[in-house]
Amino acid sequence: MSFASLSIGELARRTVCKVQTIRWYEAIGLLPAPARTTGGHRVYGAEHLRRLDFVRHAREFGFPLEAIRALLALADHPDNPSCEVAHAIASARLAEVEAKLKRLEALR
Amino acid sequence: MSFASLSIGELARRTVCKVQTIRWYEAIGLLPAPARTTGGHRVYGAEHLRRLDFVRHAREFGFPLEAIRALLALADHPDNPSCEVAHAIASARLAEVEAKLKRLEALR
DNA sequence: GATAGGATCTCCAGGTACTGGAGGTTCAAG
DNA sequence: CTTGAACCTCCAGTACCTGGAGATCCTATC
Repeated sequence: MSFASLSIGELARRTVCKVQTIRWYEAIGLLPAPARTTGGHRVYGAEHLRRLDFVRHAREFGFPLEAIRALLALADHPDNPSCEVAHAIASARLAEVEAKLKRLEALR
Repeated sequence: MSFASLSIGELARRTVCKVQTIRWYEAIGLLPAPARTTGGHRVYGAEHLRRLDFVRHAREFGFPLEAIRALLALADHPDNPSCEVAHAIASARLAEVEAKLKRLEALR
């Protein structure tokens, strides 16, 4: 990785996500609260970047936040047999998205 | 066409759009108010179906309603030289969607 | 023609996922 | 040590629906 720590602004730039949205994800428990500087500024690490990237991509897929929360919970327990379930869910959604895209392209 | 007129429920089925959403589109002026039966039920025709189909597809593309409203306004004036503008907007958006899809598929 | 039950009506509250702004504080470059 | 961008909290507002209550209408069947 090319960084030791990120400010919220840098994280926002790297994930194409607004600063307020990051704070909101934290408020609703989708992102863990990061460390803070003595002054109170948020300090993020590589794991936050990975997690937020996941959230953003899942949102682009059309997953509601509750579904993303569930997927993240599964991912947090790698010894979990329901990883297959998660994969199945994601694949199903991908199929939906692809079907939709086909319809859209057919329209043009 | 295979119908003379549609109830709101039939229109909803054909456009995969909830009944309430149709009424809401009418309330905000995205769909013209349809004729009514003497009892007050809405009666739709082929043009409504076409228009709502357009709205739904545009929504799937990710257009905000205001953009759709503008595109519909352009479509309502076929003698308008800005049809090219509309086409350009739509193409740009399509490109965005395709780029997004590529990123998403790369992730899998 | 009576009736039953499914579809529709209006109105309004609630939900999701942000987004923007006010008013104040912190940080880093010079 | 100053200055200006970036950050902080809190809260109100937006976009786009979604669901429910309570009443009315429509149509198929008896």
